[in-house]
Amino acid sequence: MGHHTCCNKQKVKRGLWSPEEDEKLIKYITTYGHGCWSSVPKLAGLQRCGKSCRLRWINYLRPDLKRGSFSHQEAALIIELHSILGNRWAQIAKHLPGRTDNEVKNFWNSSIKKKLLSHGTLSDFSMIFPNSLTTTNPNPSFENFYPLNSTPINLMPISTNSPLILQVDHQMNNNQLNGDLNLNPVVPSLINPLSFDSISNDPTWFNFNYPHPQHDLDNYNQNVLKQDNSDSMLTSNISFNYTNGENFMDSRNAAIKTHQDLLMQVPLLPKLSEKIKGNGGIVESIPPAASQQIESMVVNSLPCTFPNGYIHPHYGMNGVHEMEQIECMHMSSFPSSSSSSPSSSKSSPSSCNTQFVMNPNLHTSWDS
DNA sequence: AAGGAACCCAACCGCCACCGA
DNA sequence: GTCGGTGGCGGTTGGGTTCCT
Repeated sequence: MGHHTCCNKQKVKRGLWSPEEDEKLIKYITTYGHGCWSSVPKLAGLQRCGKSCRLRWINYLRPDLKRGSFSHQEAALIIELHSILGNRWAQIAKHLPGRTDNEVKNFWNSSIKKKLLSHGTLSDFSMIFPNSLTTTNPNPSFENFYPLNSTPINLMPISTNSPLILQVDHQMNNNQLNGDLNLNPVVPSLINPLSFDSISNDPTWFNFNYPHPQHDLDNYNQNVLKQDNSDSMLTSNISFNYTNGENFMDSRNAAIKTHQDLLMQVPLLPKLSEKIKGNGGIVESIPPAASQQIESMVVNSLPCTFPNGYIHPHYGMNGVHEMEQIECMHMSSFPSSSSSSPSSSKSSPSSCNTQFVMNPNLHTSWDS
């Protein structure tokens, strides 16, 4: 019942793994690969069933796992994806590099679901995650999201009406065709310079987000528009090397022009509603408005979170070290979630006008 | 300080889909 | 078409840890 044949043939150990067992498994898999999991325990000298070995490797021992608490971006993404995908944790986890379905599931059940249950639904995000913090709050948490209409101080100048982010990934890869929701945009971080007119005078904003005027279109076209067919999460390698000592206004004006130029050239991501396919075709019909919001949220929450727009060429979203250092976040356009019920796997998002941004002075770790 | 409650999360369970014989 | 083996997934559990009184 539920056990695979390999588990029944011999007495297998259950429960927590010892460091010695971990070591054996790591050593074996790094040397030989896992091959057929059912044969792994025997060959690796473990008294475990293959299934247990597989789970241990996937959820804990894999070298590419990102340990530690979830970032705000990840949390927002989980919420959003859950509103689309429901409890399809594996699908959700695919869009969170270094995270496992088990981890996402646990996080949802322990942190997010709890909040949902205590506040109702996500339809009013501000009620679930009220403005509990100021810019100096030392204990950033999930509650650090601000609804835009609450006009907190030092908000990120995000507006869905401004072309904050240009989306250039319009690949339709096999995953998408097989039912995956591909939310892996290749995204340059293009903050609309015009929006800086309305924000605080904090110069760190400029230093963090401003595209450098020397970042010209040639460079852009070479690095950003180049489509990479590899399976890396992020294929863009674009860097705005702003130098602090440069003249602000000159840079600003140049950046505005660059920004406007880029807007004219960069193709847009296909609508999310067009990309979600199931076994028999498109199974999730996302309303255009919700789709737009989801796209915006996803785009804003992924690679553009690197303050200077730099996307690590190797790690992409797995750039753990970079992620840990990000202190500004671009969160906006949270559509509501109607998926307060964990059993709902076919929930459909409804529209919500509340938008959220992160206080840039906060840390990124989920919990302090 | 102690004991119970609440929480977290690694691991297991049960089911399903796929594949090859 | 059927069956066995396997991988994969979501739901659930239970033990360890942290929090609260």
